[in-house]
Amino acid sequence: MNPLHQRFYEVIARIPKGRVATYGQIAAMAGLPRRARMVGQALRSTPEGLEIPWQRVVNAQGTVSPRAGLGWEEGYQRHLLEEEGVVFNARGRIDLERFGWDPDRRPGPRRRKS
DNA sequence: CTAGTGACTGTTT
DNA sequence: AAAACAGCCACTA
Repeated sequence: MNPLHQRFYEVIARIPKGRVATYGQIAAMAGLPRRARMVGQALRSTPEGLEIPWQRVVNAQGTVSPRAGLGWEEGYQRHLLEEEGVVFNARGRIDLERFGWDPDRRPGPRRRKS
């Protein structure tokens, strides 16, 4: 397979459960700035046997990127994320301030208020 | 090789 | 807020 894709998969594999990362962010972390679209291509051609948290990859707006023709996948991805504790707001958006993966910020469960 | 396309993003209307 | 534009670059026809 394409070695570039491999890099992306490795980065994606490090996304903590209950967090999400954007395409651009992943590209940058893989050492390939401005290749957000490549990440999309990589995911699209993810080998079936490979198990990676593809559902934790969302676009910069915090929404599930629409792909060609499908509706069921969008709901599926959202379902997976919600099971991990990711919350979608009324507009179908994820608050990246809270759920966005920032390697510098402490991982782990977000303590509720106080 | 040229053109079109896209699981994208940031800026400008 | 939403749409259009302009960069972006691997892949396909």
